[in-house]
Formats: sequence, C-alpha cells, structure tokens
Amino acid sequence: MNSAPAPASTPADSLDDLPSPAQDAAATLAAFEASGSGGQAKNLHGEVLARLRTYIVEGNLADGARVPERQLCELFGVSRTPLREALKVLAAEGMIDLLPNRGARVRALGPDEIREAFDVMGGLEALAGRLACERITEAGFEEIERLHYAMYGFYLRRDLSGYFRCNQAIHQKIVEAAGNATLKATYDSFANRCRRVRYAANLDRQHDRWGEAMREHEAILEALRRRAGSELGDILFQHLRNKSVAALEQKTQDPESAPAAG
Amino acid sequence: MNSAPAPASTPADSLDDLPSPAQDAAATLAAFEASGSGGQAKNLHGEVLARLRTYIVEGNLADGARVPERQLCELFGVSRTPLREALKVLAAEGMIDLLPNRGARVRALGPDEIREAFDVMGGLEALAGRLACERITEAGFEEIERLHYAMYGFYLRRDLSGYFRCNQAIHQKIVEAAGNATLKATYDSFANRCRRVRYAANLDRQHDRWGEAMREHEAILEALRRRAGSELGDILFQHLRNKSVAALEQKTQDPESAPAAG
DNA sequence: AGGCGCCATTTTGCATTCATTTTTTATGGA
DNA sequence: TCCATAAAAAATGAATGCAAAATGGCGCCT
Repeated sequence: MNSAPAPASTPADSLDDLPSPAQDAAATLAAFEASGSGGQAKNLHGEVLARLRTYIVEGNLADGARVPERQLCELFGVSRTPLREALKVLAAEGMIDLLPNRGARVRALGPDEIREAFDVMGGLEALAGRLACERITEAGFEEIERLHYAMYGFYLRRDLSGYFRCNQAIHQKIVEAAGNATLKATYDSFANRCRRVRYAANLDRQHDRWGEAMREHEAILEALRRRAGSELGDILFQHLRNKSVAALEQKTQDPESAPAAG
Repeated sequence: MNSAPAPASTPADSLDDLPSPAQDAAATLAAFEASGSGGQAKNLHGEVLARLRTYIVEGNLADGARVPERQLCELFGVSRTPLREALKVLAAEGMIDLLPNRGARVRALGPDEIREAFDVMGGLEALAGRLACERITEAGFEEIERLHYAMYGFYLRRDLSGYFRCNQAIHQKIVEAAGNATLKATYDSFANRCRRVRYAANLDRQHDRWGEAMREHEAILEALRRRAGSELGDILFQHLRNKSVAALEQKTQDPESAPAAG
C-alpha cells in the first residue's frame, strides 16, 4: 500500500540546528501519511482495481507495454472478468489505452501529455488554493505551515526523499483544505497519473530548480497566510508549470529513467 | 444524439433589428453543434457506455433510482458483461454510485455536490481561459466573438433555448481554445455530469440573473480580447460560481423539477 | 534471397453459467 | 392485527466457455 519509496531511516533526531518548527518534521510527515489512502476494497473488482493501479503506477510495466490480461489474472489470482472491469476503469482514468481487439497498453505520457496533465493539475491546485483561502481554519493553516517548515528542514539537509514527500503532503493538504471532495477526487486521479513522472523528474540533479521551488513555496505559504485566493491560485499554477518544465527538461536529458523503486 | 431540447423552429430570419453579427446566429450555432460529439463506438462495451451515459444524462432514470442491469440489458440488447463494464466506468466518472452487492444508483447531486461540481468546473474553465489567452489565434477569438453576439441576439429575443446552447458553445470553445486535450476531456466529463442540473437550473424564471450572466459574458469576451489570462480566469470562475448559486436557489424553490425533455 | 500470403496459436470480446447476497413474500406466534 | 422469522425469488459478483479477431510462423511465389 505504501507506494512512495520508503526511506531507509528517519533522520529527524539529528535536526537540532534547524528552525524550531522543523524538529517534528518526521512526526508531522508521518502523521499525514498515516491518515491517507483509505482504499475501498469491498468486492473483488475494487481490490483488483486498486492493486492494478498501484502496480502500474509503481512502474512494473514499461511505458507503452502490453498489459497481458492472462498473466495479470494469475498474478492477482482472479478470473478475467473483474480484471477486465478494472482495465476499463483505468482506461477511463486515462492511465492506460484500450485498443479495440488489441488489448491494453500503459499510456506513455509523451512531452505534450505531460505538459497537459501538469497544466490541469496546476489549474486544479489553483482552484484548491482559491477555495482554501475561503475556507481554511487557522488550525489548518498552521498544519500546512508546520509541513512547510518540515520541508524546509529536509531542504536544508538535502534530503530529497523527505522533501519530496513533504512537498506532496503540502499540496495534498491545500487540496483538502479546499473542502471540496469532488475536487480532491479529481486531483488525486491526476496525481496518480503523474506519479511516475513526478518523482523521477523532480529536481533530482537540478539543485538550482530545487531552490527555486523552495522560494515558490515560501510565496505559496505567504499568500495562503494572507488568504489571497486569486493570487495564491496564480502562484500555484505557475509553480506547477515550472515543475513541468523542469520535469520535461530532465526527461529529455535522461530519456527513459524507470522510477522503479526509488 | 441531440441531447439538448430541439427548438421548434429557427427564428433567425426575423432578426433584422438586432446587431449585425447576430444575424447568422442560428448558422453559427448549427455549425458548432454539427462539429461536436464524435463518440467512439468500436466494440460493444463502448457503444453501451455511450448509450447508457446519454440515457442517464437525459434523465430517463430518476435521481437515486436503481439502475437495473437486467432491464437495461434487454433494452440495449446486450448481455450483462459489457453493461457491467460500462457501469464501472460510469461509477468512476461519478455519474452513478456502485453499492456493493446492492447494484448501481444514479448519483443524486445534492446541493453540496452541485456546489462542488460547479466549483471544479469553474476552476477548469478558469484554467481554460488562462491557457486560451496564451494560445488562441485571432480567428479563434473571432469565432467566439461571433458566438457571443449570436448569444446576445438570442438574449434580446428572449430565446432561452438558443441562448443556452450558445452559452454552452462559448464555454466549449474556450475550453477547446486552450489546446489541452486532457483538460477538454476532464471538462467534458464534468459538463456531462452537470447537464441535468444546468438546463433546469439556468435562469428559467430568473430573468434578472439572465441579464447579469449576459454582462459577465461581456466581461469574459473583453478579457479574452485583451488576452488577460489571470483576469479571465477570475471572471470565469466567478461566473460559474454565480451560476451555481442561481441554480441552487432555483432548485430550492422548485424542489424536484425533472428536466426530462425540456 | 526476399517479399507475400496462408494457417496455427494466442488473445480478446462477449454470452452463458454458477455461487453468494439481498430482497421479497409467506407463515407462524404473540 | 402486528411483528419476527424463514424460505423463496431475484439480483449481483465472479468464473467459465465459445466465437471472432489478431499475432506469429511457415511455406510459396517472384
């Protein structure tokens, strides 16, 4: 169930020289990550859907590779019917393509599609920011603030994994603070679709972009503090767009970097 | 295929006293509507999915009603397998709820969910406006301008149906002008989900709201003309929000107005 | 020797069938 | 008469079986 790559150990206990809110970085992050991902696994179809989704998201299937029904059936230990239903849903979510009479292929996100998806995520986050400014409580803001400083701690320690997870947690929290379940569901769907790209393409060797992203996050927190909805929306959209540009630049440098297990 | 209620006749030939671009209102609108809706019907599953979607959107099933597999099977003349696959997809799209072992129910959009869906659509349209300002050509703008004046013509004639369809066409065109297929697909999904509400709730007896909406559209066109992306985004979001407020107000006055066939 | 067409195997799409759960109905007791 | 319990009926969830299309391999023709 833990789809994010697990760090070897928590470096939190040696973070004494950081700003004070960052001390509970690992705790804050762990608390967030524990609360999420309540996947519904009532009937077999739902379970297969969830398992297959993570299976694909985690990169077990190459881009554009065939998705063999038969093999997955015996891998999951189910018949073809529920698996085929899951395939249809994943196709509707845009994670795979369903060629008529020719089976399913994992959708290879080309540069254009990555750009598109990131722009949509940017639009959704902009909306989330706007709504969050309308509805967020002071306590909610403070939680994001804590995550922000925790992220800053990871940034100072050059802990990419922790930074990455905090980053995701902040964006997730903003979306949740919007108080719009429909938005959250849509956003999560896109986040899933982009996960393969996001981790691999996230400022792995572009430390200059890393600092820029950190500054953007400062602006995000600042706008959220002032409840400046429209402005926050602009910043979030631009943030996502910069992220996609960086991702694409790296992708061209590093053509096929399979993000198999981090 | 024509899910919008068809007007009895085209009143275009008697529009001499309107602003000149409005004369070809019907032609402009017809040209737009002819170009749309290329549904993929390769295999049986896809066809059933499309048919079932329109079947539900057009209001043949009451809110919260059971979706009887068996009856639909013989209605569409297929076995349960493809129909069930279609149901799973519709559930993923959020159009129906799938209760385990208890069948499917058409999702009843309560006030909260309507608000949520309209806000998301507003966010998507805001994004579309922003992107459209980056990418739209002069020809594309002029097409929207034509539709706008056509809509104005319908507004002056108090032709609600024509106005409504022009309105939809404009929003659709803005989304298309964004040049982002992913965005368009997501937007269309939400538009489908809201269609039942939108027509019924659209300024049917609220002629004051009608004028307000018309003024907002003036502002939309103006911002688009200046390619003011962020501003256009704000306007579009607010426009959708006002629309949802009006929709909800009317819905409370008119508790269960089934929009069956206009 | 290389390209083209034909046949076998595999895979996909769909219908049918079986098992489990829910819903309805009928019956008995209070 | 009303409620509770239980059996029958219906509907859902999943598996299997069958027809059609595609993929791969082979021989044949040029």
